Amino acid sequence: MTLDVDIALDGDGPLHQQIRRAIARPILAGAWPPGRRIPSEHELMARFKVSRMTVNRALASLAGEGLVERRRKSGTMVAAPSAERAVFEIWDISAEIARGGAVYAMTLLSREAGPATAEDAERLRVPVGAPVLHLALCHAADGVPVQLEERLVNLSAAPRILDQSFETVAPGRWLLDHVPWTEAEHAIRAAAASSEIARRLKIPRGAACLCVERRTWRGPEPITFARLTSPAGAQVLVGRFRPGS
Amino acid sequence: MTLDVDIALDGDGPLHQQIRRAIARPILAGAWPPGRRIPSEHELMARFKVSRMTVNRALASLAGEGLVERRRKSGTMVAAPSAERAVFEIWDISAEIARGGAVYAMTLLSREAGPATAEDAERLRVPVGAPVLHLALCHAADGVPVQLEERLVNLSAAPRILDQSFETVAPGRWLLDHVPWTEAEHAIRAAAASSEIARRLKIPRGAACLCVERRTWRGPEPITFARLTSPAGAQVLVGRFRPGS
DNA sequence: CCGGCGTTATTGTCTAGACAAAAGACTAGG
DNA sequence: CCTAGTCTTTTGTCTAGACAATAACGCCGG
Repeated sequence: MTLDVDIALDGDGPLHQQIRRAIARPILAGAWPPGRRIPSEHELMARFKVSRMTVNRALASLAGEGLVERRRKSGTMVAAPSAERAVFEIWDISAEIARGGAVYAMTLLSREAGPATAEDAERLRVPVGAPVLHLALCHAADGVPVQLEERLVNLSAAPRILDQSFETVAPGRWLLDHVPWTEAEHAIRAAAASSEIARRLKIPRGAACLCVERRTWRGPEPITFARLTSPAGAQVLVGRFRPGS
Repeated sequence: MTLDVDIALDGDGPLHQQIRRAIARPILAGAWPPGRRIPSEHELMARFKVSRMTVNRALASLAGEGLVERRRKSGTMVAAPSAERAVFEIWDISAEIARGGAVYAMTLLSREAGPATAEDAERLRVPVGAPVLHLALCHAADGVPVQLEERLVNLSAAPRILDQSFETVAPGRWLLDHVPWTEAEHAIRAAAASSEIARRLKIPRGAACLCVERRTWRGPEPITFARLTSPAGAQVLVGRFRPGS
């Protein structure tokens, strides 16, 4: 019977989407851990003063995308992030490594704030000269480098990221927790390791790498651009698709 | 007012899913081309003897996945396949190449039917000894090899594929048109070119390649396994994701 | 011929209620 | 203590209807 104080409708758009967002936001931000119970349809009905169909539509849509799991009588629970979701969503390498049983470590290679160059502007989709933060990190499993992360952060969208040291928490994780995003784009390609990438990942120059570039936005405002490069074999993206469900 | 004779409910599962399948099947099989109009909600209501909410739920779900586009007053139309859908769906390389303006060509490298070896069985998820067809093809754009396709087909699921010569129509396309699938799985990885792949794609041995493996099923029955290998740069998989919609 | 305006088809959303199905919780009997 | 049956909660599905928003269509006057 303890309702959650931190969910509220924002009055923007159809009711079922407002309810959807109200519940999706704390899940995607990590505030609600996997397994946490979500109020029942009746509770949400009373809470938001809407009919049950409307609540059901929002929850069914979240369940369809794998954000929550629903069971009769038990209720609705935050789902564990799956490999399937990972293709389009989080791609939190530290969680991935920890799940595999290896010891995760992260090294901050560089960190520099300043106005966006033309190249930065192109990649982050901001005007030239906008304040940006450059980051480079290396993620390792059991001491072996498994992913190089090059990141640009739009400081207008996330000014408080400057207070972070990134010695324990990765910038991707911090952003996920502190800047809710509304849209993301992924581009997946194979690439040969440049000399710099080869050096940092301790692989031969020209070796095959999987390269994922991700951009996220909050509404019209770009938040971050990340290029995640992994040696061939270290990373496999798996997805499942059903036309009839 | 001309209703479509080829859509019917199959009596399996909830009504809204039956309706969904009845409409998704001809779209995914290519029988309904992009732009084709789908009967209005009122027509489908009368056709299937269900309430409008049930029809709406099915169509809204199809629209949410980008299979159809809906506009007030104009009605519901089969959507054009987008790059977004391509990540999880079709990956029809010939259409992709043609859209880029290049000349598409295909070479059949090998073709062999026989009982499944242990390795075939593992890859296609069928019992050892089940009848399978091995295929190898090379797809080229403007004469340059851009994708190597190695494919296993479960002949129990698609016996009539033996009548095909694959001189003009690719096996992936043929299967899509003739064997409706209900489930698909993708695995995306980077890999270094083996000597055989290097020879066939005319790239150096060890060069970076993007490797997509796809399996499809019809219900519990595996249909096909395909390994699609492209040189780095020839293929980029793009996806977009919105948590709030 | 053409611009403006009302008509109408179509989808978008929401409500209130009903019944079904699954499964945890509880209780009585052994 | 265990088991079988019953109660209750929660989700799953469906109906019938209502009103709103949008945009194509057609008509009519200039």
